[in-house]
Formats: sequence, C-alpha cells, structure tokens
Amino acid sequence: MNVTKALNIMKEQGFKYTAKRKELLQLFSDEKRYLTAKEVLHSLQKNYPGMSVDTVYRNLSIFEEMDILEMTELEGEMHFRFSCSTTVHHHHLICLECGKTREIETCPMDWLNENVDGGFEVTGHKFEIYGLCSECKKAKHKEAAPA
Amino acid sequence: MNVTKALNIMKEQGFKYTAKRKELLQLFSDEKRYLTAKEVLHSLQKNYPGMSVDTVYRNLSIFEEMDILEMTELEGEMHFRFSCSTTVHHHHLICLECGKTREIETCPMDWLNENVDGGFEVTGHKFEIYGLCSECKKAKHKEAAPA
DNA sequence: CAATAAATCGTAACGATTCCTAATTGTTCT
DNA sequence: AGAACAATTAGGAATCGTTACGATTTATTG
Repeated sequence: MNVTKALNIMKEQGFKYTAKRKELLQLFSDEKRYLTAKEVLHSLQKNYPGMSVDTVYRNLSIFEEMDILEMTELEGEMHFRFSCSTTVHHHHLICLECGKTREIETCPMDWLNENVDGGFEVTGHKFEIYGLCSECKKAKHKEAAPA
Repeated sequence: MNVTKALNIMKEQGFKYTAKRKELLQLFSDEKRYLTAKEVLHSLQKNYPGMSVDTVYRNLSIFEEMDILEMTELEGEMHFRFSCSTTVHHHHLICLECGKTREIETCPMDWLNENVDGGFEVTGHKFEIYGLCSECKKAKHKEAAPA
C-alpha cells in the first residue's frame, strides 16, 4: 500500500480528498508500524492544531473498511498500520514496544481447516506473535544496565 | 479446574474465603464458556444485589493471576473462563455468539520456533479461531428465516 | 471474643471510543 | 467563477469498560 494508491481507492469509493486525509496516509507511509489513534492524533496536530479526535477515528475507520489500513487490538487499544504490500494472506510478529512488525506467510489455518468442521462455522481467526524487535531489545538492555 | 480445587489454591495463596468468591467460581463451573465482567456481575447480583463492580474485577483479576481463570480479549472486552482441565498448552475455537469454546491441541508455534529468531525475542502469542458453534448457527438461521 | 488484615461497597475517576450539532469545505454543475 | 449540495470537520458531551479510593464490614487467628 502507498499514499497514491490509497487516495485513488478513496476517490473511487466516493470519499472526498482533504489535506488531513492525505497527511494521515502519509504518516502511515512513513511509519511502517502499528500506531494508536492517539499517536496519529498527536502527529497530525503538529500541522493541524485544531484536529479533533472524531476526525482521526472516523478516518481510521473508513480506511480500515477500504482495506487501506489493517487494524488489531493490542493491550486494550486499537492499533493501525498500512496494509502490507503482499496481497497474500499473512500474519505478524509484532514488537510490543515500538509497534514494528515482520510478516509471516505461514498460516496455521492451512493445517487445521480439515479437522475443524464438526458443526462449527469459522468466520475468522487471529494469529499474532508478540515480543521485542532487536532494536528495542538492545535499548532495554542498555536501560537496565547503565554503564 | 473445579470449584474445590480453585478454593484450595485460593487458600494456599493466602486469600480469604468469602461466599461471593465461591459463587463466582461456581458460576464459571456451571457456564463452561467465556463470560464478560458484566455477565458475571449481573449473575451474582441476583443473589447479592449490592455487589459492586470493583469486587468482580478484583476477583476476576486475582483468579486469573492464580491460573484459575483464563482471560482473553474479544471485541474490545475482557472475557474469562475456567482454566481448561488439560494442563498442556492449547488454543481455542471460540463462538462469538455464546462464548463456548472447543480446544485445539496443535500450536502454530511448534512449526515456527525454528525460523523466527533473527533478533526478535518472542514473549507471547495468540491464536484463536472465531465463529459460530452449531447451536448458535441453528438459532441464527431460524431467526433469519422465520416461518 | 478481640485484634488484625483483607474484602467489600459505593462512587468517583479514568482512558478509549462514539455520538452530536453547527460550521466549514470539497465537488459538481452551470 | 459561483451557486448548490453533500461530505467533512471541530468541539465537546456522552458512553462504555475498567480502575482507584476511603469508609465500612468481614474472615481469620490465637
């Protein structure tokens, strides 16, 4: 996903172009990681001091419906990121410190689909691996054992 | 897990016996499915009209720390259930309508552990399959197409 | 049964998210 | 370019789940 592509999808779906929407998309293009609504708000308020929470939530929500953004819930808070470039189904390793992700292409459902039936209708699944990326791990160690 | 065992663990850890705690555990023993804090509160308020939210959350929380309850977050809300009898690591099929679950013993991490490293420190993972159990599926269809 | 610490109630506070209305802005059509 | 229309927005209030608090009650221990 990229800003231009996202703006096109937006137009096709009949949404209006606004500078704020473009900036929001640009933010996700720059920060390739999961962001909270609050992080998005604070970032955009640098250029648009009057920006309201409502605007952020509404736009995050419509972009997610258009599959421009991916959403997941981490530690009681919604997190958003640009949809991955790969169109194939995938999962993520997620750094709980900075929100950075790494893709995994294997999906556990491939192994299970056969055995699951038995009257249960599968409508979705979630597979996420949590931890610390190498950068945040280093930072933690430094902070724990200061010279 | 069962009520007696849970009460014993509670005692061992130095917590006091109260009628409310026993009733809360009994509820989870009867309802073998994920319940929200609100559902627990409403159920207990039948016998204890003055029951406060604080008490429910506090107890759910300590029981979860003692591994008497399992917790997961579904649709923005915490859900609790009695810990499964099997002590081995497992995952769940979860009915989003009624909270009933079915266990899966295969864990996707078994396949991935080898390939994941690369500086990423894994601290946890989540694998859940969502859908409708056979009972809720029937109920939905009836409701959708009334005679 | 008295002493003590834990548990509870009732309510207030909290943070994330949603909802509302009037004012503003982008788009379309001429 | 300008008028008309619908979509978007700001600002703040409302809601929801959850946590925090001081005062009171209760379980435990000796």
